[in-house]
Amino acid sequence: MNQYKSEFLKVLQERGFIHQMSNAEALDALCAKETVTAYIGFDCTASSLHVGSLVQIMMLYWFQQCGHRPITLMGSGTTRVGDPTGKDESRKVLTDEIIEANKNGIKQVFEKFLTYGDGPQDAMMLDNADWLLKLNYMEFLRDVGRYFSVNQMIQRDSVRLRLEREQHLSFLEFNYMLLQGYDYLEIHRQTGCRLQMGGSDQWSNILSGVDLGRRLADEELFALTTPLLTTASGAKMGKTAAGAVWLNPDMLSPYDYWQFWRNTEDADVERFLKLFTILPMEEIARLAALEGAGINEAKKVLATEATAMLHGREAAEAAAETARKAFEEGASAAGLPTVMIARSELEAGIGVLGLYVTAGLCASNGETRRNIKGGAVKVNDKAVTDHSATISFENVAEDGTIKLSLGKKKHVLIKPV
RNA sequence: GGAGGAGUGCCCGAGUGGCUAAAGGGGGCGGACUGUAAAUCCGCUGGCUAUGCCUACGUUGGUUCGAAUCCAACCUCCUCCA
Repeated sequence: MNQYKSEFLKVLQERGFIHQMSNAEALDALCAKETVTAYIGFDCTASSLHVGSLVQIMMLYWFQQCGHRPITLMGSGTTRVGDPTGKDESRKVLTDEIIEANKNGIKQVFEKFLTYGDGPQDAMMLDNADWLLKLNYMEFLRDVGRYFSVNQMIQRDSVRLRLEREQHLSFLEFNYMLLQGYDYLEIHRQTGCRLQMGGSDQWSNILSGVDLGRRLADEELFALTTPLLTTASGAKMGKTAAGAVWLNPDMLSPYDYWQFWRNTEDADVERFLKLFTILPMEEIARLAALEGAGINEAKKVLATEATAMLHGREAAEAAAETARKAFEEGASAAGLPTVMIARSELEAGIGVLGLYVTAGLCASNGETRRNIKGGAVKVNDKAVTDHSATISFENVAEDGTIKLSLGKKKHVLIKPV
């Protein structure tokens, strides 16, 4: 194991953030010596980031904690072009308005992890639209394109694999590394940034910027990537029943976010504690040593700590308490996701089928029907067997809500208003 | 520009005139077992005002009693040649 001198790389190393690095010794020396500026780029393809980006965000968090200056780059310029990676699906073109809205949605998350401001260690936010949209093709080719060797570009994994498999690679995609490389150069010029980080799939794109820095700015820039995150059983991180695990609370409630972490596979607990919580390493070692059912203890800590990072301590504790009541006492706990419903509708009586759809537990009446057949539907903890059953005021429990369950884990409260 | 090939449900992939809401697998959901885990086993996996109706095999038309399957045009993608 390498022994790093800088606090930042030490932390990254022991927590498992590092996949690849360019010139580790020099980067280590730089981080140990002075306040370094680093950036990570994020695309604006959705109105919220999801857990897939969390490793990157945590890395920026540690970067700042270690006394450096992080930059979050919003890729609204590159998003406008549209990332052509998907091979047979022509991505829908996002309008400027949507991109702008997405950008604003994504921004909120960074503020939970980073401190922005004008101080030397305060985080900055940039947007590559500010320079990319102004690019002139001829100038760009002449000033930047000349330094890119096609011979080298086709050696890069991202390109080579596509060529070897005889898969289509459009010129637009081929240019992507030029744009991202140019971003790095531009950011370096504007801020003195010396390090770009990202997921392992970004490695070659980052290196393009490193090359450009050496050629055009006569400066050594650095690259650092994180491992691609999958669960121990090989699935991609970030998908649940309801879809992606979003970071914005209006897209995924803190309770559901807590549940996501609570359901971590045994084999992933230690790795996730290191990556997604800021607990001291000794504490993580203690939790990781738990065995059998004791691992549940570690999972609860993971869930609460990870949720606290994103949604705040209070929301995390509340989610933990709600879960405790719902799962360990079997009680209908206030704090479960709640759906409001008009009093008048309830007075008239609502069919179970539709109610489950309204509550967001099922996608269609047919799906509810199937779930009833499978014995998964419970209202106020009583199994429903008749799909023509209607729910009305009689079903409102003492606490003023109706508890709908789907399976053992998913519960929603219906509240008349 | 020329020749050839391909487009099927969330994904992969079978299907070449009725038995096809479409094999099989993956994924997902539910159940059993457990520890709100993994692995394993079982069931489900288009919609609806539901013994019926509607939508669906790239798009639009056509042939036929009947089309994912045949024909035409178009769109998109791939391969090879120039």
